[in-house]
Amino acid sequence: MVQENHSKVPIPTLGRLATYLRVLNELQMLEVSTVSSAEIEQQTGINAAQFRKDLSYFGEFGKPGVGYSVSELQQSIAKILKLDRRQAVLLVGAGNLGSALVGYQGMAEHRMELMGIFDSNPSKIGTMLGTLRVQSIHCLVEVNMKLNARIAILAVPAQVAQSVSEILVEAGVRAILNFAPIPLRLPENVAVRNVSFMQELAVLSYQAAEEVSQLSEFESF
Amino acid sequence: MVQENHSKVPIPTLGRLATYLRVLNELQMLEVSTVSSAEIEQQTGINAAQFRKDLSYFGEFGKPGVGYSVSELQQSIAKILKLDRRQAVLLVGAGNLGSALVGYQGMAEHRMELMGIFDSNPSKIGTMLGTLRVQSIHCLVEVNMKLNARIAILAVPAQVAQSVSEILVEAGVRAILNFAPIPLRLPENVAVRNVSFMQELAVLSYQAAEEVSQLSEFESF
DNA sequence: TGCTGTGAATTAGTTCACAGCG
DNA sequence: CGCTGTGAACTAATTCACAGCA
Repeated sequence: MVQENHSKVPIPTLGRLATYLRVLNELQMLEVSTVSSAEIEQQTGINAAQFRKDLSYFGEFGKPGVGYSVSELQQSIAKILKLDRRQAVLLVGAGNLGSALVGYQGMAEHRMELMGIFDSNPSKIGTMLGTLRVQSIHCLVEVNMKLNARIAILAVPAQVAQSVSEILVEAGVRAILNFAPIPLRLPENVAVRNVSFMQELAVLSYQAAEEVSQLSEFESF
Repeated sequence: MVQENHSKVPIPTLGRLATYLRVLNELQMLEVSTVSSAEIEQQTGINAAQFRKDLSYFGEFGKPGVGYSVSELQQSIAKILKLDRRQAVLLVGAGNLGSALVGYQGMAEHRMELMGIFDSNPSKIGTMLGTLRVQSIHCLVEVNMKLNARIAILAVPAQVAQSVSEILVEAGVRAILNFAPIPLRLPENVAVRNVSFMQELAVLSYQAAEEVSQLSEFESF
């Protein structure tokens, strides 16, 4: 499981790159040809120096006094993120969350294509989700010999997340977006990103209260 | 929009607190009465020193040589996160993602209760989602005068996210979990957490490729 | 002895500020 | 000039390492 940054690129930088890419796509639709770091800050809320620093990890993409070519930068970032060509993605877990992700158009925008959906629940297997038929998890390894997806979304209950993730690794998956609230123990050459709504809501619960207490502190003057 | 840490508690600490709380709930069900930081590390993958440091921002909860009382620590953390009593939560956007969140049991486990669902789409308004009826967004301010929810989940398209978020603030919401891929511009006393699947997938896309290149580097010997 | 709590050291990430190019 | 690219300064977060209590 990749935790350390083997290379020297900060992980938050990679996330922001995806944001820049989305904005560049939009600008290209609006036929804007050039953009400055200050305009990117305006659009994204990300500090202009941060934007320039993020790009500096990968090379020089702008022209001093002018800015960046929208189309060139768009292509450069897509290439960095390996989103310059279709990426096959697997989904395991056809529950509420899995179904919602099938309809998520952000993936198509970034050329990630859901190519296989798997579940262990017999009542789900065989049903259609979008254009894909839900397959048995037992077929996963075999099916991915053809698909060759390296990225998977894991949206299964916590109890089975570890064992399913091991099947994914066996099937050749190198990167997993994990929605289960448990840490996956996997070989270190497999990248894992955990998404936890509960963590986010807990932070907000604390912060919502924090603000109130600050207000009442203020009001007490 | 709260970005800065007004107090000195790191935001990642708050997220991890939610993880500890979940594990403590489980231990309590198993009737385990005492736990050490090393055992927490075992369960969560979070470094034992990190766990102790996280707690140290809020007080002293353990006994040297013994560990922590599961039930006491559970209550203490719940109190810190304001999850020691029911928290009302609003959901705006009854699309795929919103529907999936309705079925998410992690919320109930942490005493967060979805109390109102809103949408602007006339074909959605009036339909049932779980036990709740989807209401018009125009009723939001009025409805929340009774509910008094301070936390909301924003699962609407990017184009309307800013204006809907302003309605939430007008209705008294102080904390927003934002699934729209745009930065919300809101008063600084409103906390916002952004969730972006695309960012996570982009990071993974990069890392999946990175690992491959490392492997091939290795194979080339 | 076995654990916690925590300053100190370290590592990671962000922002500044400015040299230098177009 | 107006912008980029980037070392240097700063701020944030993690991990170490150990003193001290039960």
